[in-house]
Amino acid sequence: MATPTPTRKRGHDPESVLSIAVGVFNERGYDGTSMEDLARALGVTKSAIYYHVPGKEQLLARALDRALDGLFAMVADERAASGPAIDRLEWVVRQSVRILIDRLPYVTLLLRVRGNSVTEQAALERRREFDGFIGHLVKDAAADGSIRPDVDPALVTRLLFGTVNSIAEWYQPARGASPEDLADALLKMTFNGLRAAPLD
Amino acid sequence: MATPTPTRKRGHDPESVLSIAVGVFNERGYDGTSMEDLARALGVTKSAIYYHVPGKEQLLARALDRALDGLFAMVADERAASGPAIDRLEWVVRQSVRILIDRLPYVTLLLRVRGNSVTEQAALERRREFDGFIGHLVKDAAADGSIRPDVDPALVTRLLFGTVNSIAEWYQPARGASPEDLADALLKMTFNGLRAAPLD
DNA sequence: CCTACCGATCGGTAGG
DNA sequence: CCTACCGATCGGTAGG
Repeated sequence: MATPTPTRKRGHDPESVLSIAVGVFNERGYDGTSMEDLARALGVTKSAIYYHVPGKEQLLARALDRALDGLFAMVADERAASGPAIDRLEWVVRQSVRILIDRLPYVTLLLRVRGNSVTEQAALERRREFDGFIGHLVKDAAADGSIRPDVDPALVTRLLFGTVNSIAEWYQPARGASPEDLADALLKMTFNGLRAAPLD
Repeated sequence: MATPTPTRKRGHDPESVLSIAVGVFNERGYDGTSMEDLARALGVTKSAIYYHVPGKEQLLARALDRALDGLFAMVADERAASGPAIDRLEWVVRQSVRILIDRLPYVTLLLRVRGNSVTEQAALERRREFDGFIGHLVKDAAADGSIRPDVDPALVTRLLFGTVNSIAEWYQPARGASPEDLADALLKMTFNGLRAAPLD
C-alpha cells in the first residue's frame, strides 16, 4: 500500500511556491516584494508560506541555483568539446540563449542580483566563475585569429554576453520568437554585423 | 558688500544628497535602501535628509529625470539631422554610449526601474517613448537596405540597445575605456561583426 | 526671524 | 495552513 499523501487543500508545494514567488520577485524586485505580497499571489496568509519554505532568502537561493545549475551544466559539456574556438563560442552563445529562455524567470532574477546578502554574494561568485569561462573561450578565439583582432577580448566578452543577457529584459515566452530564431538573429548581428553586404 | 553665504558645516545641498543617494540606490537597489542607509552615507541623521529633499521617492524621480532628459535632448538633435538612416543610427548609438557613461549612475538606476510606483511608471513610459524613436530609426535603415534584411527590425532594436544598456552593468569610470573607444568596439561588433575578415 | 540640523517618536509594516 | 502576535525597522515628522 502506498503511503497516503498528506492532504493539501490548495495544492501548494515548495515547487509551486517557488515558481509563483519568482514571478513576483521579477515583477516587483526581490527587496520590493514582501511576504504579504507573496501570500496574496499564492492565495494564502503570509504565515502559511513558512509552512512550505523556510523563508524569503531560501526562496531566492533556490531560484538562483536553478539558473546557475543550468549554465554550469553547459560549461561541463563544452569542456568536453573540441574544434575551432569561434565555433565553440557560437555553440555556447546558442546554449546560453536556450537556457535563458528555458529558465527565464530564474535567470532574470540572477541577472538582477547585486550582492545584498550572503545568498546573493554566493550567486555573484558563481556567476563570475561562469563569466571567466566565457572570457577564456573568447580569448582562445582571438588567439587563433578567428575573431577580429582590433577589439579587446575582455570587452568582446562583456558586450557579447551583455547582448545575450539583455534578452531577459523583454522576452515574453507567449508571443516571442523561438530560442533558435532568437539565437540566429543575435549571432547574425554580433558575428556577421548588421550592415548589409555591399553589392559588388 | 556681498551677502554673506549661509554657513554650511557639512556642505550638503539637494545636489550632493541626490548624487550620494543614487550611488547607494545602485549599490543596494532602490527598495533595498532605507533612509537610514542614506543617512549613514551622508554622515547625517535620517531626519536631516528631509531638510534637503521631500522624500525618498522624490530622490528617485529627480535621478530618473537626469537620465531621461539626456536621452531626449539627443532625440531632439537627431530629429533635426539628415543623411542615410544607418549613419544616423550609428550616431545615436554613439551618443547613447556617451550619455550612459556621462550620466552612468542615473542611467543605471533608470535601467533597473520596474514600475513599482507612479514615479517608476512615468519613467518607464518616457523610456518606452525613447525606445519607440530608436525603433523607427532602425526601421528606416532596414527600409533603405542599409542593414541586413534577414533580421526583424524590432528585434535588431532590442538587441542593439540591449548591448548598449548592458554597459551599465559593468562599466567603471575610473579604469574603463573612454566612451569613444567603447562605442567604437560596440559598433565594430554589432555593425561589422566579430568574425575576422576572411583572407583571400 | 534664519539655516542646518538633532533626539525622539509618530502610525504602520517588515520577516518570522 | 490560520490567528495572534514578537522585536525591529520602515519612511516620514514633531518640537526645539
